[in-house]
Amino acid sequence: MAQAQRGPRERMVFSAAQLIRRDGVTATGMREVAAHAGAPRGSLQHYFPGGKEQLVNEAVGWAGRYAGKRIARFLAALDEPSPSGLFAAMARQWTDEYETSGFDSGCPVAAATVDCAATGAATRQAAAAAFATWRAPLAEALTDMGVPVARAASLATLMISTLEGAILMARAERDVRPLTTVVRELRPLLDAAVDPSA
Amino acid sequence: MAQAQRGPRERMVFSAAQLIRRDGVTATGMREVAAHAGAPRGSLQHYFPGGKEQLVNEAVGWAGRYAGKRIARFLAALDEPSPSGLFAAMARQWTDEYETSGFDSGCPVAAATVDCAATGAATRQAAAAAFATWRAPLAEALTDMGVPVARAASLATLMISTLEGAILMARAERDVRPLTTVVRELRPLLDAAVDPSA
DNA sequence: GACCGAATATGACAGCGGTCATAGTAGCGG
DNA sequence: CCGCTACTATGACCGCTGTCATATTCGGTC
Repeated sequence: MAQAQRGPRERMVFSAAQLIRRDGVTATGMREVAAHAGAPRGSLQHYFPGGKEQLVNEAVGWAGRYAGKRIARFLAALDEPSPSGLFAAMARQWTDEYETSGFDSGCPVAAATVDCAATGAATRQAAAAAFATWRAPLAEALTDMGVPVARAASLATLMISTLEGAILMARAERDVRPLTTVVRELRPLLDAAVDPSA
Repeated sequence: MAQAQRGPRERMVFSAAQLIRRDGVTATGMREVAAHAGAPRGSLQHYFPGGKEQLVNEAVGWAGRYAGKRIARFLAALDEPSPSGLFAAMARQWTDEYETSGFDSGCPVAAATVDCAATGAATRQAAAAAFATWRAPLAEALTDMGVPVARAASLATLMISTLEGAILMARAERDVRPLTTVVRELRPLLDAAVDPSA
């Protein structure tokens, strides 16, 4: 997650996502976001008149778009594309981060879902949209590899679900093995889904 | 999750788990836990001198033991045991709850991980222990079905990861389809893992 | 320079959080 | 009745949070 040095507004959204994925939505304060972004506190109510909810929702949306865009980048980096290779690349992003930077942070969309699904209707919807924004390009990539369209959507759901859960377990255990394990275990299933006649 | 009407201490732990899995750890207050349990506020510092952290950790531990025990019950309810059947039973517990009681609550262990992995060392460890308490009987059940021991542990990790992630997506989208989808997609892989010669 | 909107700076407020301190009650063995 | 322990009750404290209200500064444009 490279820092985009755009305007202060974008920086605050980015910082919010960073803090949310580390501490959760409730434990992340607005003053903290501003400080983390190096932005003036007064800008909060100027750029986000909708308050914390707006900021959180934008952070979640940003995370969804980020995850979606990564799919294309992972795909381009694969020498010979395969569903399992793509899934491995998605997981490797997390193992790399955890091995170099520690297990402090998880997925901001997961954090928003856990903290806001029951009470924050708008944020819950933002999380659902983020998952959709993530899943769509993933399903498309699978079809491009020869997975039947009907199957691709289901497989995308499976891949994201498994990855999210493995991230949770990895953080709890401070060990990347859940991530490497699910990649290994899912490999044959994923590759068996490509229709060779396609 | 039937309510155990034991002493007030147990009720508070149980209520804490309920509230945590709905609103997250940070958003759950101690006064709220006492009120939900119908327990006097003064009992909090008496039964949990370690403060909120102790209460949360016990709630997470309770959840882990609960999940572990459920494995045996699911197993007993299957007419002809199979890995996919067990996984389907695990997922059905969630689809049932979501269809009858709404999508308000998720997994308390996941909530504790999201909210405390970075800052609450003890709680993070409690979450890791809960995952272990959940995974052990699951792996044992798989070996009893004929899955090689080496494979059973990995498969247990895969099943729990996928289930946790599907719970997240289901809550965000307010739709049980992620759960039903991963059950369907994982079925062949799970059943292929049983060694017929065993 | 005057002007005006965007952006920033501060301060205050009301609410709630966990926690501590202290006092009170209930039950029971002596 | 005493004394002791387990439990309950209540109030206060301090820190923090999101939000609002109110200046103040900045950057251009006429």
